[in-house]
Amino acid sequence: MPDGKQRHFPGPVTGAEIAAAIGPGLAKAALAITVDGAPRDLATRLSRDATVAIVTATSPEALEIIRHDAAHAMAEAVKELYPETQVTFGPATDTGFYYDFARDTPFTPEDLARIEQRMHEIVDRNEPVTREEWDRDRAAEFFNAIGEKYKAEWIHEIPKDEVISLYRQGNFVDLCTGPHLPSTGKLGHAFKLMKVAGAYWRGDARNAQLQRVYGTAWANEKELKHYLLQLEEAEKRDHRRLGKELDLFHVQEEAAGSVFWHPYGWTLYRTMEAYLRRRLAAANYAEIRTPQLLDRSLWIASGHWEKFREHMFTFAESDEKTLALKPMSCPGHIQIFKQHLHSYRELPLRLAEFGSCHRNEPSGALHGIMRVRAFTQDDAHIFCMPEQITSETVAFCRLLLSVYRDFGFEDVRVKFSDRPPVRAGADATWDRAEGALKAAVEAAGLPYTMNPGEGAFYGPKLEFVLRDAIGRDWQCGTLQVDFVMPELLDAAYIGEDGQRHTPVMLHRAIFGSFERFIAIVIEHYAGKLPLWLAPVQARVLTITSEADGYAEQVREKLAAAGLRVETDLRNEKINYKVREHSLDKTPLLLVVGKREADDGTVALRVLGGKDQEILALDAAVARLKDKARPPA
RNA sequence: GCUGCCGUAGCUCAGUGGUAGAGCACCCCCUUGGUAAGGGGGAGGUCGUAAGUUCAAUCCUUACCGGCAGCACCA
Repeated sequence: MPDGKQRHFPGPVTGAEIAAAIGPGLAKAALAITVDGAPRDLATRLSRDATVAIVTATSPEALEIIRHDAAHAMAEAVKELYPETQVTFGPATDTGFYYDFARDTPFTPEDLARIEQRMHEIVDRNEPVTREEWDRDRAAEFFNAIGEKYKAEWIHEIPKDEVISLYRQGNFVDLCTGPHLPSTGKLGHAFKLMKVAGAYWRGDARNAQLQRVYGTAWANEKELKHYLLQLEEAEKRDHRRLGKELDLFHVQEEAAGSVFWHPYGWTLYRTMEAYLRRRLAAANYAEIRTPQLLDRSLWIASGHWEKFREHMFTFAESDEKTLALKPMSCPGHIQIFKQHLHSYRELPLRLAEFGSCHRNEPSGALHGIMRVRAFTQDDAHIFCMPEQITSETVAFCRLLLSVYRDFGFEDVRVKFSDRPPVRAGADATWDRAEGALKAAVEAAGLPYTMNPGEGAFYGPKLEFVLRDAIGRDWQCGTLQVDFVMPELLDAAYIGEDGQRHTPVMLHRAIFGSFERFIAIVIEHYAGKLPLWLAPVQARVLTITSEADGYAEQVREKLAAAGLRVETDLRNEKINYKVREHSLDKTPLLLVVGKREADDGTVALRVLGGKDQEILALDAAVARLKDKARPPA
């Protein structure tokens, strides 16, 4: 048992019997057991010694079982209400569950309400949930006979050495490995159906599209309520909403997938760009700029035409030339590299570009400014010798982590993506690239997880995933080792031996794209940007028009000190102005009335604070100038 | 791209088979008020686009465009 004690039974016992032997309270609370760490049904009969723990609603293993049972209850409800529906898969998720149904008629929101109602009835019926193990062919026959063709199909996919188990509750029988609760009553009522959406059978767009009904499920009502509240909070910090509220940017249908940056949003953008430009310069990158439109021949040579033409915007010209808007900057950077014959002494050569790129993303992929068709990569390519991969990777990892820290992201994970099924280059080249990158990330001292088959077509990559204030993960940075493209496009340097060699190219980005990273920063801070990033850092608010002239002096002094500052001289009450500029998340409010004008002071109120502080104007300017300074 | 839902004033939304309404924002007037909404008045909309049904369409039907959610995609 978890407490280290041993319990002995004369013969085989079930989990339920073990729980009962410990105490009647536990017997009642028991939902399942774990046997040597693996979750099992409460009815599982043990005939050997094992490490056993009783799973109750508070156990970490309980939620997944509850959610999976909720999926079954939903399937049972659907089969009762809409018997013509076929069931397919219904797993637990991080916050609940879903079940994919095959049915010609779409489920309406009213249907969802009915299904949810029926689920509650099923819980109240407290139907026993029982496990049965069936012969494979008999099970397939059974599901075919009851018209569950997807289930019957799936049975043949299950490895031969696995048992075919069915779970029965009421009149509903599902193919399932389990485990499950002992009865539907144990599920409780802390669940809610959320939405219906499309999903492909077995995740493949070529297959039939099913209807996926999503629900959320929790151990108790309190947790459910907490989760629903969290959803509301997440909605409040949605960058699309804040972009509108803070007047940062907009998108409109004539330019789907492109951003209209408003003055405040563009100020934020330029502030971040200026910051990154300083960091790159300090790390010995040279900034360049390459053309937007390039002839098809270059994209054919680079391999993009063959593999990614679908995603490129192309233009046919009258003289039979075809131009393409660049979807990435790498081939352009190689052109600059090729303008000189380079010595190995010049390497590593780091070329950076805030590269404006266009990719024709599928319409369903567009999302605010996070996933767009026109975006700007903080792209750079490091041309180096193979033996420099390690030191360059280590330096890049250090730079990236430091940049992320400056934006308030401390929790960063690294994923290693190796060769994809469709790729350029020989396997030996891939062996070399993957080996070098692995050695480098290990030298950087960063733990990483594998992401098999997810590399770029020209090489393996590291992906840097940061976690935001509400626990969501975002992949932003990347570093990719490329032995292929420099060769395809004939980049070369002269080595110590006087011979021509092909350099290795490291593709790397920290933000990924400005648009996406800005969206992440906005959501991370819920719009309450740190002082150095705020588009308007300070506002001078007048109490009466008598202070207008003085307010203008205050503004000028702050502006001269480098702050972004505006005045609000409107004929409104100070309450109104404080409220308005608290809602628009101005970090600093400087209130001035007759008293301040006479004394040469300001009343400083910091966003989120309740009080104000009276300061001499010069002292305030000195202090705020210091506080508003960007990092590094 | 696929499935479902949605598209009404600058914004958030209500509404009806007989050509529209609220709050906020905007403009004007009164108010000069000391830290999260002072009062009054006014202006503002070919109801996403195009066809169709109908005596009559913002409302019903279809297509298209765009948005949202999910799936697929993300070099």
